[in-house]
Amino acid sequence: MMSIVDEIDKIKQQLMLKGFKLTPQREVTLRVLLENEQDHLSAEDVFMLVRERFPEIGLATVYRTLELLAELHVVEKMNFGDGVARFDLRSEDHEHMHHHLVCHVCGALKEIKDDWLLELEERLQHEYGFKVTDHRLDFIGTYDSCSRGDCKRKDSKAVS
Amino acid sequence: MMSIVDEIDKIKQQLMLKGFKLTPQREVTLRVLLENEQDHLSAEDVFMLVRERFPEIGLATVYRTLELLAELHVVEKMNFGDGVARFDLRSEDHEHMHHHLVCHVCGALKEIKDDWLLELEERLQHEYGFKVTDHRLDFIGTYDSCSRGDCKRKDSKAVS
DNA sequence: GTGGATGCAAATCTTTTGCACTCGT
DNA sequence: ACGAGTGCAAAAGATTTGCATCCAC
Repeated sequence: MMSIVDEIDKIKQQLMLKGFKLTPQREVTLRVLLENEQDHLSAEDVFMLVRERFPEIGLATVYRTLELLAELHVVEKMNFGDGVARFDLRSEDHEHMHHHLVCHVCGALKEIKDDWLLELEERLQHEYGFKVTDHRLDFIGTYDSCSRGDCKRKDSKAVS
Repeated sequence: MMSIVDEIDKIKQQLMLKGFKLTPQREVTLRVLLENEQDHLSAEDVFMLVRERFPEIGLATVYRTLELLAELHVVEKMNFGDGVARFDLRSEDHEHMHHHLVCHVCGALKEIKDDWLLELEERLQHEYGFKVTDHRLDFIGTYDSCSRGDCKRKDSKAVS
């Protein structure tokens, strides 16, 4: 597994290859994303975390950075139905495996790391003439522990 | 397959069971949804179609109706990344089978009707103690015909 | 007449944009 | 000095909310 510095360096290459710079703002944003890989942060979340280390940063810059990173496929922009876009880092070992378990009750959002869909993607190619480059798979349901009631239900807006 | 009248009647029961009324506005909204089952309409889309038959209706009513129907699981609120929520009717025979093919090139959004995930859901139950009640599966990629260039690329905002 | 439902307008919230300014080369 | 990148404030959208009114029972 790569160190954060290495990750940043790799992404820096990707940026420069396309003529973009790794500015301090972008670097801090990347660090925040790397250090919260599991968390599906919203732009606002990222903004607040970045501001702790770089107080002058503007929200617009964060949005622009996230947009840029999404275009480069460094992060993936996702939507879980709560009205805000969330950003998922796509490090090498996550590539092409974005499965989520969303719990009704506690709102927990867990990431699953297997790649279960290769066979289905074959079928799509043959039966539908559709070449899959990416996929998204979310399961909505309930953890057994939650249905038994022993869990802290999550706050306000459900990530439906 | 049920007629539209029957479908509406069934939904009316569901509404009344929970103490809601099937008002004319709600009925027209339902009709529009039923007649455009394949289309993943946005609230704005629904509004415009409803207004053709019920010009006095307000946009807020449409939003409120769609929200209500989503809570009753009559429709499903989805987000394909273009900044607007889209609504998918969940009639009996679609139940639990929400698979989409999203084409990069032409933006086409196709629905697939097989249910491919039962086995995986079993596994989730056993390996993760997670009882699936619903799922969402989108494949992003390209139709062969589109990659050959013979297709009309879709307009502006990509449904990423 | 009571309560749910509606229409309208205003408010809210997320995201985007215009513009003047900064900074590295 | 050029151009990419930035911060700020304003704008743009989508969605929600407050409120007076309407309508069915």
